[in-house]
Formats: sequence, structure tokens, C-alpha cells
Amino acid sequence: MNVVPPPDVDAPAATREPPELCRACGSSRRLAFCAGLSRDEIRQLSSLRSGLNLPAGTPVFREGDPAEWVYSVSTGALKLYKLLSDGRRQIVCFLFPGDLFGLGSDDGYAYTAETLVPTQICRFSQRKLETFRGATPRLERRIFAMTLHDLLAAQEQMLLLGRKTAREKVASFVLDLSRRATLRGLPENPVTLPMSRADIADYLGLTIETVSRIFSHLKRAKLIELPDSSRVILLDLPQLEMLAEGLPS
Amino acid sequence: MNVVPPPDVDAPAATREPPELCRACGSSRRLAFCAGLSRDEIRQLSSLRSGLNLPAGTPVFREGDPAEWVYSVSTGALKLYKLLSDGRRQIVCFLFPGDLFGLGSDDGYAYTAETLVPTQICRFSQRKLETFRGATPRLERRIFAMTLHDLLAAQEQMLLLGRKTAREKVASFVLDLSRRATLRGLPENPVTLPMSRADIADYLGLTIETVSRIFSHLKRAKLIELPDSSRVILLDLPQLEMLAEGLPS
DNA sequence: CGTATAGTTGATTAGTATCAACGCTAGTGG
DNA sequence: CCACTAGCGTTGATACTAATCAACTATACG
Repeated sequence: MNVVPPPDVDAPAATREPPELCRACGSSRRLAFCAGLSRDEIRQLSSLRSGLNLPAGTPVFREGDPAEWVYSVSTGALKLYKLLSDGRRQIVCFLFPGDLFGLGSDDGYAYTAETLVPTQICRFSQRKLETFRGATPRLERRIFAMTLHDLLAAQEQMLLLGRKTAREKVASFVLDLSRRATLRGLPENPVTLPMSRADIADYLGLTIETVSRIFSHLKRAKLIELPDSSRVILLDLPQLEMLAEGLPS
Repeated sequence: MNVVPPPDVDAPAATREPPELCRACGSSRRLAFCAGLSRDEIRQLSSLRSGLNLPAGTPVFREGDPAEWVYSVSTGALKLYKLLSDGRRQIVCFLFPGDLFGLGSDDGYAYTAETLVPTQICRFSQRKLETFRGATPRLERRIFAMTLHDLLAAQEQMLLLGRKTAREKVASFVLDLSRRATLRGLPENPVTLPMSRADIADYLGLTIETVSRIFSHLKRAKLIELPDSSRVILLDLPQLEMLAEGLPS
């Protein structure tokens, strides 16, 4: 969600060092929604903030809960998902540091948010943040830009869900994780999968068996390697990109 | 796209009369992005506006084109779609009067926009609108709310594409069209389908044959009626809703 | 009236789901 | 420290939903 190239204010591009953490949101200033704010604005914003430290597998809120808070990811990772009454699940988004979630939704959150690994997030009262946003055009624009980015990403995911084959879906998925990792200053290659096969399946509209089979298939085709089940090495980027876009093979 | 309940400023709820058309955007004031603006703001905004009158099946812009303009639908209907290189297509959204499109996307439009029927739209220079938005917080908020609404709708569509069966998809689709029609002040029931079966298929991640079969199936099950191929009568709303949510049948 | 296009229906195929068994890894307790 | 167990992931056999291929019908258009 919302990995928008931030308004270039600080930003020494993608450095390998753990970037400075923001007082207002606890995550990398480059990525967070408070990127580009003044010292003073950061101070004000941080006074509205409260931090949470959650173990893996903890729900932050559930679909339908009254939407009191807006959250920003400081460290760790989460999934956002929607359920059908018989338990079928669609993960609409994986979240990483800097990402914002829980915005909007007058009639309750539209999805459940749950941590994948031990995770630090911070939250702001929806109401207070609203007021602050009104007084801080740059923040308003930044949050808008991130939301718009999420919308475009959601449309790309609709293309994936509606029209790509299982192999194309999995290739797209690992490439996307890799790209997002580089945006956070991590190496593009050994891609870490903080989520289970079941989560990947529910994100791609597949079953765990199919996801597993496709991983094996891509491994046999020498496009990826799997040192262990939660790490992927992309051996042939160009080929994977072709596959992800539906070109030959 | 973005059928957000507008800030109640004028708004005699959902009346049956053709609602007054806005000088700024050419569509119903209740729904458009300029809802809630002052007389003076409307005047300013309308000076930025230029109107277009397009026949059915006309592309407004294509995926990848430089994103110069932002558009608002006055009358008619459009589809937004993305393509894979081999021609597979995913329609990400159908648009009706009041809806906004073409926002954002620094590296070109993320989708192609094409009219379904004879359509009036108006457009604003992305750059000029940006400036005006900066000076008009209420407009900024309104556009943000519409974008956020689109994001939530996109997530709902991800659930549909990833996890619903063909029958559930079609039931969800006709119900959604019906609901959106009522928001525009139209009757909930004889639902008009301004799009072809191919469009419906590309929106739901199905083939035209499957869409056609499911329509026939729902007809035999007495859940709908098809007076002609572009009109649906919903005979059993509760049952259709059950079906759309994945409950028994 | 004839032709082209959109939509429907039928027969068959294919891709992915489902059901089932098995292996691996990590955590537990003896 | 090592066997035991539970859960996750992988692999195989089969089933099923929706896609594909094909024919036909209805509707719109010249």
C-alpha cells in the first residue's frame, strides 16, 4: 500500500543504512506520510501519535469495527483482508514500513488488519488527524497522493486477479515484493516473504497447493531459487518480468 | 467510480427529477466533485472547464498517454481498462455521471478510458486544477473522499475477482449497477446495461459465454428477467444479495 | 432483404481446485 | 540432547468450474 515516491525533501535516494526514524510516525521519513513536513509540523503531529508494539498474528482491527484510528506502519509487516460469510478470504494488500492504513470508511473499517510478524505501528485519532490535515495542506496532499497510489495499485491487482494465469500471478507477486523492498532501501534480490503460503494464495486468488506448485515450477525453470520457504532469489529478472506481463515465456 | 455520498449542502436526497446540472462540471451537483462549493468557487472552477461531447465507443485517452487532463462525467457512461500485451483486458471501472477520472499518474494514465454510449464529459487541466485545489480546501477534501471511495470499491472488486464464483460475480454486478443507479436518482429496478457482454466479462474476469450462461441461469432461477439484452429486472433482491455475498443460494 | 455483429447455447478441453498423503521444520518435553 | 508432535509446505491423483471451440439465433444496419 501507498509506496509513493515522496516529495523529495530529504531523501538520499535508496541507501542501505537503516534510515532515520520519524518522530511523528516511527518509520523512515522518506516513505512515511509525514514526508516533507516541517520540523514544527512533525512536532505537532507526533503529539497526536501513539505507538503500538504487536506480536505476529495480531489483529489491529476487524472489518466492520468503527473506524476510530488511522495507522502508519513503523516496522514489520501486515495484511489487510476481506472475508465472505463462508470464510473465503481475499487479502487486498500487504503493508510495510511507511504504509498508511485504516483511512476513511464512515461505516466501519472495510477490511481486517493483522500483523504478519512482530510489528510496530502508530496510530492517530481519525478525528484529530482530520483537523490537523485541514490545517496542513502539505500533509493533506501527501495523504491524497498515497491514497491515489493505492488506488492505482489496486487497479493493477484487479488486472492480475481477473486476467493473469497462476504462473503470471506468482511472477508478478515476487517482482512486486522485490520492487517494494528496494523502495525501502533493501536489496532487490533475496526477497523476504513474511507471509505464509496461505496468505500468498489469498492475495493472488489461488489455493496454497497451486502457489506451492508454481514456486516449484519456477524453481525447475531456473527463474527463482528457494533457500527456504520464506525467501526467494530472483535468478532471471527479465524472464520473470516477461512472464508477469503475459509475454511468451 | 467515486459515487461518494456528497457533503449534504444542497441535496434534496434522491429525487426522481433530472437534477440541476452544474455549471462547473456539467453533471448533477449532488454527485459531482464540485458538490459543496460556493457560488463563487463554482464560477472560478467553471472557467477552467472545457466540455466534450463524444459518440459511443470513443477513447478519451489511452493507457500510457501523458496525463494532462482530469475528467468528470456529465452524462453517459464510460469504461476504464488495462491491457496485457496479448490483448487480455481487465475493465477496472465503469463510470457514470458525477464520476471523476484521469487523476494522478505522473508517468501517464494507468488505464484507457472509452465511452460506452454517447457521452458528455468535461475536462480540467491537471496543472490548473492542482493550483485551484490548493486554494480550495473543500474541493481538495471532496476529491480526496471520492478517491478514497474508489479505493474501497476497488478492494471490494478484488474480493469479487479473487474469490467469488461466476454466479456470485454476476449477481454482485447487477446489484452494484442497481445501487449506483439509485444514487443517481434512477429507479432501482429495470437496470440498464450500457455495456456489452464482452465488457461485463472483462470487468468480472470471465468470458462472454460464461456471462451469457449465468444470465440465462439466473433467469431460469427466476432471480432476474431480461426484457432485452441491455436491461435487467431484478426479481428477487434478497436472494440475489445472498448469492452475491456467497451465502447458500 | 441480406449481411454483419452481438448474444446464446452446446460439446469438449484445460487450468486450477479439491482431496489425500507425505516430508520438513520448529518447538516441546522427556 | 534427542525423540515426538504439530503445523506448514510440497507433491500426487482426481474432480470441477469456467474456458475454448463451434454452431446457431436474434438484432441492428445498409
